[in-house]
Amino acid sequence: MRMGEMVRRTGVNERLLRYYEEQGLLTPERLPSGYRVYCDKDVETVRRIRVLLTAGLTTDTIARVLPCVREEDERLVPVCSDLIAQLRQERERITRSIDDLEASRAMLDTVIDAGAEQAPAVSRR
DNA sequence: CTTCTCACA
DNA sequence: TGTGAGTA
Repeated sequence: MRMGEMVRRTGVNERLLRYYEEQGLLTPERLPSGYRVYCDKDVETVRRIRVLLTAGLTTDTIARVLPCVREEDERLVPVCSDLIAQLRQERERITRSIDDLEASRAMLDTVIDAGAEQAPAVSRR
């Protein structure tokens, strides 16, 4: 299939599909014309990519994870031995992001609270 | 009519 | 991230 059908079947727009390719997440064949040719497997791959992206993984790690994962009744199961350790690291990275965001929120809260004392009429959140 | 790349604001 | 130009 070419780009148009791929867009229809994945619900992911053209721009993004090319971006995934740029990031090494997809490697469709090329026609002599330069047109991309995707296989049925790629449709499934895009679904996985979206799941992993939603899980907060970077495209960089997704590129490493994809070839090391197997689909087993609606679930991604790690195949490679080192993958689990890698995912733990990624989990730590995400945890640090959460910590940073919580710190930011706490910082804003102090500012908001200070302002609330000045002008009690202003509601929070 | 579809897809490609590249560039711009 | 979207849009448009100019091709093949």
